[in-house]
Amino acid sequence: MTLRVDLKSSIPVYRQIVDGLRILLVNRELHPGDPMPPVRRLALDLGVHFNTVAEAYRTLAEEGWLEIGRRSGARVVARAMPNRVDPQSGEIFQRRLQELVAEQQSRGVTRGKIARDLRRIADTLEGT
Amino acid sequence: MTLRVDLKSSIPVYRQIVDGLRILLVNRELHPGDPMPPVRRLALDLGVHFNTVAEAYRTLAEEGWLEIGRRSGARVVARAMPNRVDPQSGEIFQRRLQELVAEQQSRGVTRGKIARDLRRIADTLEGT
DNA sequence: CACTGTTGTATACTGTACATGTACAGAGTA
DNA sequence: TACTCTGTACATGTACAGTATACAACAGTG
Repeated sequence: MTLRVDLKSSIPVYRQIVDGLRILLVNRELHPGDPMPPVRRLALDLGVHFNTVAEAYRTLAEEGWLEIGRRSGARVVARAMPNRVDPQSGEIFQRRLQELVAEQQSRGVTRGKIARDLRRIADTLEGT
Repeated sequence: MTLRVDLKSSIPVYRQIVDGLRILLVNRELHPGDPMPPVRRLALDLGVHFNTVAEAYRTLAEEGWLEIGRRSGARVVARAMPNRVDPQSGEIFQRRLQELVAEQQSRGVTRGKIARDLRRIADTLEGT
């Protein structure tokens, strides 16, 4: 499983795990039915406490991605995409994009390179 | 000055201020030479403590966007874009983009709409 | 059935960072 | 000098992330 965690980041580790796993889930690199590694195992791989991983699993379970059983462990679920979309989320997304772009510009990255990066992601989204 | 803060967000307020101001600075909606509002005034507008704004000003001063004097207040600076770009920042940017995109998909936003949003930002970047 | 091992859960504790309250220091101006 | 407006410094309260530890549920095995 391709997943990393940066302990020095200001972003909480459990949310880094959620974000990383969500990418794999959305892209179907983790298939419905697949068992997730036990919290203790993944925690060992990442170098964090297993309760931190457990918190991430619970968050993803609330989002409908995982199903967690006592002994059976966590398992990827066949998840229906929500058909009710929060109208606010679009604006927040735009805003976050602007913030990220401004940060890159502030670091000296050219507008052209940033635009290319954005289009690359857009292409992979529609290339499937 | 168009700037908002969400006190309920998990993102620290002082960083929300930094991110919001950086957008205005990068887009030259705040011009070099312009005086920034005093920390107490901006704090009042946003509904936070003035030390929180002061922290944001200091962060932007470290980035080279602002110049702060005791009595003169904070002022926008004519800033040369750094010609040394941290090579890691590109990968981190890509990663963050993927995380944001996955989050939108998880909320049920279609790939098409996300791709359009990304291209829109890319276009405005190169349209200048 | 009892035992054992593996799973996630619950709760208390500790450290750190955010936001604030308050006092201060520097720099203009009357 | 006295006054006022600026940002700064530092102590305090609080919330939360991460951990330690004990526990509960369940499957397999003798």
